[in-house]
Amino acid sequence: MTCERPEVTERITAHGLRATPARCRIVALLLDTHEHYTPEEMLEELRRRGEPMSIATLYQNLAKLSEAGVIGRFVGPDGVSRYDAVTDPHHHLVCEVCGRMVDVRAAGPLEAIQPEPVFEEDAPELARWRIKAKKVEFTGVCPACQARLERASA
Amino acid sequence: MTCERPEVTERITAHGLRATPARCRIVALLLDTHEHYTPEEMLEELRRRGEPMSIATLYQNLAKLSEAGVIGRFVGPDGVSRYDAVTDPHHHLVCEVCGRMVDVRAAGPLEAIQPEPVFEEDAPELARWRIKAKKVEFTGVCPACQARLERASA
DNA sequence: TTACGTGCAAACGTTTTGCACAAAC
DNA sequence: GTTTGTGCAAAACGTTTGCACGTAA
Repeated sequence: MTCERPEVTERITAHGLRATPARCRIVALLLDTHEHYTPEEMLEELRRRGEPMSIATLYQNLAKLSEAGVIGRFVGPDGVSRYDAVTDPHHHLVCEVCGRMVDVRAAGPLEAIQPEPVFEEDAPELARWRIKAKKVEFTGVCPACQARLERASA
Repeated sequence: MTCERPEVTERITAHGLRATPARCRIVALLLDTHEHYTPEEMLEELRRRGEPMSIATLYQNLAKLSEAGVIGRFVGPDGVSRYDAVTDPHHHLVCEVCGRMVDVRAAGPLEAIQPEPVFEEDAPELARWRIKAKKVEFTGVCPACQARLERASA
């Protein structure tokens, strides 16, 4: 079985997984929307697309796809899992008002991990770790919520 | 009701909350250990200290204390909530082998948020946000696990 | 024919809630 | 006496698993 779209098929098989119908729909959805979906949201979006899927199948395939590196998995500040198709190194902007999450692509390659200025006493401990990845999460207020708040207080 | 220890009482009341027995025990535990406990771990530690607590009380007070800013709440990469008493700006080192989490204090004040190098096209979007906090999570292998892995492969 | 993917339902662990009682303001 | 905190039990929630069936290698 292959997806209707070659780039989706290739993306899955390139990581050693079979391009099954469920996986194709999941990856296509993430590629099309560039969203950070929770499993529940994906279920609803897939239903809306006329591609309904069992919740068990969704979870099973999200696990496989993220373990294989086809899609990215992370846990939002609210504690629920989210998935995206962005494999480029990027940071997250999280709106503390509406919860929206937006990507900001990092300028450098993932391997060139930017050092953080740390306390002198903690530097030796940091040096003893083998650091593989750095994830930055900015929290603040998104443009839309800033406007809404200003309007409300006016 | 006040805690036995004045600094614990003060820390709670300073944020507008009553210093009840349950809250005193929670805050004292976090101050004493500097750990990043999950609710389950805290429950066990409190039991060990001879200060058992109902799980409902624990969750209710963790929510109140973290909302009030007395303690910090965050969600680990595994998706479970963790709490600490460290209010200084700091980053997290997460061991991908054993899951241990260690603090590395930031060198600068929380307000002086270090900029991250981002893609030129994304810079305008970032500029429109009102950024309030930056959280960095380093993922890698802790010293202990490095040693264990080397021993295993030798 | 053997392994893998899918879907239903049940199980699981974590977190929240309804309620009764006790304590503090 | 009204508000607030505590604890038990039950519920809700997100996630995982067991099993039967269908599909692909």
